[in-house]
Amino acid sequence: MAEDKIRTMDDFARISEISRPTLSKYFHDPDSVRKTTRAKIESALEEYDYRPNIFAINQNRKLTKTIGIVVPYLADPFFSEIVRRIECQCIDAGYWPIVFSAHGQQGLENNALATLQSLRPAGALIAPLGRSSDFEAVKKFTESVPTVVFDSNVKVGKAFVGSNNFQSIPLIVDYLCRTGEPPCFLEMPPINPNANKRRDAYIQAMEGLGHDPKVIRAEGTGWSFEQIGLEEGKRLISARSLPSETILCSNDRMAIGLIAAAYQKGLRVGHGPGCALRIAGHDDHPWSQFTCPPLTTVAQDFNAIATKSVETLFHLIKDGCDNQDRPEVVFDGKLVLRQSA
Amino acid sequence: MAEDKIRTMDDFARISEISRPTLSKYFHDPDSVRKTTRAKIESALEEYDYRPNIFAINQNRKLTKTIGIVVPYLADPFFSEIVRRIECQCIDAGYWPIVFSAHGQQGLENNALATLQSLRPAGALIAPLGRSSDFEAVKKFTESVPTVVFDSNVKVGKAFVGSNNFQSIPLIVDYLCRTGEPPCFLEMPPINPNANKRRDAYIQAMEGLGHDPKVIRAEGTGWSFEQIGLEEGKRLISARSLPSETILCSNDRMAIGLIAAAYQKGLRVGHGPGCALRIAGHDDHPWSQFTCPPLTTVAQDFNAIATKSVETLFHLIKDGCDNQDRPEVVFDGKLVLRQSA
DNA sequence: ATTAAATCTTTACTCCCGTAAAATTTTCTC
DNA sequence: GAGAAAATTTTACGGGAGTAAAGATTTAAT
Repeated sequence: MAEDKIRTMDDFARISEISRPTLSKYFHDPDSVRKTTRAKIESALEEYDYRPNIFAINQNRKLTKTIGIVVPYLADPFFSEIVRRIECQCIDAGYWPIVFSAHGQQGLENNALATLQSLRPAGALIAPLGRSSDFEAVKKFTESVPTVVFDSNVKVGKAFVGSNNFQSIPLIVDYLCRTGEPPCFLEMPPINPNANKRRDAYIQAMEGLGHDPKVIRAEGTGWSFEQIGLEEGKRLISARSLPSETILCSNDRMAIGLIAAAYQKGLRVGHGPGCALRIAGHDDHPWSQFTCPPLTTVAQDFNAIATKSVETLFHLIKDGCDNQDRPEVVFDGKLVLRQSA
Repeated sequence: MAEDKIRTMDDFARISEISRPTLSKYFHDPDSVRKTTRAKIESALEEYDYRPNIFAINQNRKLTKTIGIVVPYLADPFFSEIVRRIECQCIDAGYWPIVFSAHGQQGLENNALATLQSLRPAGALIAPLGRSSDFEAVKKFTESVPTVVFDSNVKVGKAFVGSNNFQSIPLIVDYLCRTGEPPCFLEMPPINPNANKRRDAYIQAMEGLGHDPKVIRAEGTGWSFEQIGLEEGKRLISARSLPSETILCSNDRMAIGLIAAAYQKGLRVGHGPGCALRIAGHDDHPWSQFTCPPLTTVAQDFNAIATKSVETLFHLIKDGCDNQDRPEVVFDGKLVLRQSA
């Protein structure tokens, strides 16, 4: 194995005895060359592990194989899980996923979009920050890159994939009303459209059932939802100002904080005898099953959202963005009954 | 604002009336040009928002401004938090951080390393999978890219930054022994060197205090530590085979699972009267403060680890890798006393 | 004002690969 | 085995910026 520094495709062409244009074709799509040629290339590849230079590849390609993924906050398990799935699917399809997190900051989101744009990606999957997004910047980005928006339905891009808040929230509201006192709603700070939709869906569902909706808006900013749930929860419990013993939180992370608040205030959570509060969430975050008690919630279909987003994007990349309508696909949630409510 | 398609640096040189090589210098380091020149460039930049093409930039640079970050599992909050900090620091220093997650899989780790290598990064910060890493592949990577290894001290790369398990574990063992029954140790699957070090540190600390160390190895593979802690915990509690009422877990995620197990089995956790178990963890994961009861643990210094890793890497990039010794910097943990133990 | 140093411009070459067109070879079909 | 179709090679150019060297200009120092 005389590995004499195979750095360029020309070098590799020499030792593999295949012309460079053919190699180029092969690396673009291994199936596009004759079987015997492919075998020759691959046997040479085993001996000398050459990889084309990504920068050089993309610099001169009309359509790169890069796919950008931009999320508002990667440390949120919802996004880390979604990203994980999206990434794997992109890799399987021969694309090169590259992940950016805005870390909750507009500046970083803009930065990520600008960087991504200069990468000339084949497409992008973005979950905008929402309220704190620089709308014009995001819009501008989506005008030059085929983009699927997911999770947070900011009205840009060529399609949206998310979850159906107007199905999932009524689902759990209905359950909670059937099994005990109608819930009040602990709302997260309205950082994105989901926050508002969930509140509206709650109100609608309660009214539909003939109950009086009671919304509590938690103060606080940023992405520390557990913290917000904890602080607000402790305050509400101390002040005895919870309008209902059943509390539906607009997401699991708030609920996790609220459960902690109840614990710290000595209130027992659950639907059994001797329980003072019922707490439910929304999303079925990865660690919602480990709260004490385990959290009753509505599961967002992570897999479906990831898969559909990727599929939609591939479709977009292939067929272009001819259609003027901006399809919105939303998935239903599934009730996950545990012990907290 | 006649934005006549400024696509290339040549275009931008024309409208800004600065020569292209000077522009190139500017984009590489804004401070490297005269103040008046810089002002001219930046005012032009405001009018025509031009950005150099990343691919073209990196293709022909000796040293790119790319920095690769590879972690074993991005959905683990420890890594998402560390990555967040590292990313921000790289950006501030004018580098382009690019994050890869192995998602727990050797194949993806190799893939990430190979991709990263073909990006010719200025340097890399990697936390190897550990046991399931392809050691030779990782080693080979580190031989061609200046690399700082963090968290998991796999013996490759030019430096290591992590936490001092032989300080942090004795710290909490000592606390637990002082305040109640000496702890047994619930060990996570030995996926990386940390797992083993923590166990060894526990044994050493217990022996130093004249106690009999008792190690329980949890079965299970993969990165679902909470799940492993929960299952194993339920099993141990049901079988009444916990060797001590005090349990030190090798990380917080296991502890979170174990607390859930105790809850589900009706055992009260804490150090107060009426508590059946004391549970402690290690790391101070972001959500350890929200468990019920809040988790007593040892905090790893996320900031210090991130900062030192980045600093070390920048140092390496600047001064080359002349020194033959492989410095290992470890940070002490701090006891975080909450209610669980 | 005079020099020296620092900075900028011009010119020209390089990086590694994409891609198009024409010429050649291989494979397939009947 | 002839002819057509498919794949490959040859040749050549281009992408967008890095970078080196030499000469011109500006700035700082004396």
